[in-house]
Amino acid sequence: MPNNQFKKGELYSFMTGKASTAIARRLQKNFKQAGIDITVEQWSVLYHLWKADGMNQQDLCNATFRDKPSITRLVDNLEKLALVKRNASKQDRRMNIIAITEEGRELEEKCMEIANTTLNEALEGVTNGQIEIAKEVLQTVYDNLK
Amino acid sequence: MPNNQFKKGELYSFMTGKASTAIARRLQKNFKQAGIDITVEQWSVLYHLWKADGMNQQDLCNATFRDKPSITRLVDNLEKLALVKRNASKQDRRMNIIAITEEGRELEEKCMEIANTTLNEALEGVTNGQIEIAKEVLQTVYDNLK
DNA sequence: TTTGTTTAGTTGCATAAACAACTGTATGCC
DNA sequence: GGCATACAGTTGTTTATGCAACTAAACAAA
Repeated sequence: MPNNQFKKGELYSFMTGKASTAIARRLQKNFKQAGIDITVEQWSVLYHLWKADGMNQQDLCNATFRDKPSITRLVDNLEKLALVKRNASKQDRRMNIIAITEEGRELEEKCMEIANTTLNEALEGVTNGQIEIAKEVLQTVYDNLK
Repeated sequence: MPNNQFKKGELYSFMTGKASTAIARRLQKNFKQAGIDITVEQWSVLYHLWKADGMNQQDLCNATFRDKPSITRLVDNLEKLALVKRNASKQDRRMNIIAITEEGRELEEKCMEIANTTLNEALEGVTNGQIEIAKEVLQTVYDNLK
């Protein structure tokens, strides 16, 4: 049991997600300062759509690790902001295909720049090698629990 | 600028805290299954009090990375559950010294066992060396942003 | 003393989350 | 076809969260 050796107390930062909470808040603040009026939750949905436009809501649930009602409401709000649009699928009429609008697309570059800046603030003093390992760990955790 | 080299897309898991969200949910579920009726938020407060009883609410804010109203309400609820007790400080009458009750103390062992089990589920396949590095990274992020 | 500032904690309000129950569509089996 | 089941998405309710405004005590300067 290799994982039983490290001390309980030290593991706290893993469990509570202090670090990721901190990043999310900083990102929120930086968006606001840049005059971009979206929440980090909305950003996380847009992020996936920028990568792969045309996902359905269930895909977004899986990608963002959120439940269906949350995605329904996030998409509601993004639609109100005219950043995405629901299109009924012709193959399967149960599904909504979520498409980025022109306005949504225009936010991409600026948002990504802010995200990168935020990340650089957060990761100051961390080497690329350490980041690689941390990413692997987080990915494994995610895979183990999903 | 060593941190500008890694690719944007790969950094997503850092920003959204998917992994820590996943751990928190699994922990919640495991508490529930064990018949322990506390939330992970409540657990995170208890965790710090088990380590160092007699913190005030501001200390708990810093330790848990939550704001004052959140701690006020978490302590309200923990008091209702009779797991902690507010004692007015005699040195500084603005402060509440939060003390673990007998009942709160009794939960410690079982909760820690569940937390460890959850963590072992989450970290299956991850080596101690990797965990050490991930912890360092998270701590640095936290320190950079706080 | 008194006046202003900082700090600890609380309350109110608007928003978001988790969970369960629901609608409507698709799929599989007889 | 007819029926049961599974799946995509929505709605409702309860509870938690974030932000701002507030109270009260401590501290500091005059």
